[in-house]
Amino acid sequence: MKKRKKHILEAGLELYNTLGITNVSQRTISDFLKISPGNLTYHYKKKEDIYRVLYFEFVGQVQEKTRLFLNGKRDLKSFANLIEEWFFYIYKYRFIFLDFSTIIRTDPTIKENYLALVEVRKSIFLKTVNELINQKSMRPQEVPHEYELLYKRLHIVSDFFLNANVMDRKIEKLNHTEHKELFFYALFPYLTTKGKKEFLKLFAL
Amino acid sequence: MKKRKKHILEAGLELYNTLGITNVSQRTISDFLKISPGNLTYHYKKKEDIYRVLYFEFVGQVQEKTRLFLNGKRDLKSFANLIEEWFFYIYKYRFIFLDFSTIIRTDPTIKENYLALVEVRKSIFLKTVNELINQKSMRPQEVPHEYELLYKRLHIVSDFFLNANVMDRKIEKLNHTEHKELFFYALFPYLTTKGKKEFLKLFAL
DNA sequence: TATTTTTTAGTACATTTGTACTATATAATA
DNA sequence: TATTATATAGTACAAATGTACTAAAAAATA
Repeated sequence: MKKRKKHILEAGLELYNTLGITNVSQRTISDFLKISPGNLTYHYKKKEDIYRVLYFEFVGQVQEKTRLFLNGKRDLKSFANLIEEWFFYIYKYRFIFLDFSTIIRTDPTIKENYLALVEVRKSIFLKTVNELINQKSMRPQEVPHEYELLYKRLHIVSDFFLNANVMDRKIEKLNHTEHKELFFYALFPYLTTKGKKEFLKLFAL
Repeated sequence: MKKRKKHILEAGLELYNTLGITNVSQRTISDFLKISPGNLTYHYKKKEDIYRVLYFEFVGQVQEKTRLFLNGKRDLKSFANLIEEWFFYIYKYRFIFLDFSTIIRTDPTIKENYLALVEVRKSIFLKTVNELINQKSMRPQEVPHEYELLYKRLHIVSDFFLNANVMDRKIEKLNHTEHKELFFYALFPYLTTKGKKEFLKLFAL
C-alpha cells in the first residue's frame, strides 16, 4: 500500500479510537496529517471507505491468529492465548466496538461480515469446549443450550467490555490480564477437578 | 409536565431508538411532531437536554423497581423478576446503550450518574449472592473475586446485549425469556443442588 | 375585558461536513 | 528530455445542523 494511503489509515485509527467515529470528519484527519482535504478524498473518496478498510484490517489480523490456533493443539492454554490475541486486536481497533451500532448502521458490508464472523467464532468456541470435555477438563452440558448461551455471553463480554471501561478511563491503556480473567473466570465453574487444576496453574492463582 | 414537552420526549425516544442518536437532529424531532424548530428549542434549548431527561427518566424507573425488590424478600424468584424489569427498561430506552459511548462522551452528568448506578447494582448483586449462599442455593466463592467478576460480566451482558442483537433484527421486538435466560444461565453453574432445583422450576425446564 | 405570560411559527445565520472540481506539482515512463 | 500518470493543494458549494431572534397566536390572569 502507498505510504500516504497507509498514513491516512493510521491517523484515522488513532482519531477514531480517541475521539469516536462521529467526531472525526475527513477534515479532522487531513488537518491531523497536515494534508489538504483534496488529497484525502483522492485516496479515499468516501468517508466510509476509511473505516471500512480498518474494519477489514482488523478481521484479517484476528483471522490469521485464529487460523494458527486451529492448526495447533487446542487445549486450555493455547485457547487462552488465542483469546488474549483477540483482546489485543479488539483494543487496537476499539472504535469499531465503541461505535458499533453507528458503524453497523452505515455499512452493510461490515454488518454482513461481522455476522459471519460471530458464527465462525461460535463454532470454534463450541468445538473447543467439546475437546475440553473429551480431555475431561470440562464437564458436559447439564441443561440444554448451556454452552451456546455461555458463548453468547462471552461474545458480548469480549466485544463490548470496552464500553464499560470508557467510564473509568481504563480505556486509555490495555490491561491484558484483566480482560483474560474476565473471560476465563466465566469458564471456571464448568471445569472438572482436573480442569480447575490446569486453570489455577495457568492463571497462577 | 406540559403536554408538548412530554410529546417531544416521546418522539425523541422513538426516533433515537430507531434511527440512532447521531441520526436524529432537532429538526428530525420537530418534523416528526409537525411543529416548528423554534417551538422545540423553546422547550429544550440544547439538543443534549432531550436525551439527558430521557436518561434520567430511565434511571428513575429502574430505581423504583429496585427499591421495591430491596424491600421484599430477596430470593432467586424475585431477583429474576427484578432482572426482567431491568431488561424491560433497558429495551425501552435502548438508544442509551446502543449509542452509549457517544452519550457518555457528550454528557458528563450522565457519565457520573451511570458510574454511580453501576456501583449500586454491583452491591445489590453481591448482597443477593450472599443471601443465596446463606440460603444454601448458591455455593461459596471458590477463587478470589469470583463473584465480582461474575457481576462485571453480567453487567456488560445486561447493558450491551442489544448491540449484539442489532445484527439480526432481533432488536425490533423485546424477547423477555431470551434475555432472562442469557442472564440466569450464567448463575446456574454456581448453584447448589438445592439451587439448581429452584432454578429448573423457575425456568420450567 | 384588558393585560400579561406562555407557546408557537418562521426565519436567519454561522459552522461543519461531504464531496466535487481545477490547477499545479511531483513522479514515472517512454 | 518530453510526455504521461499520479499526487497534492486549494477552493467551491450544497446540505445539514445547532441555535438565536422576532413576531404572532394562544392561554392565563388581573
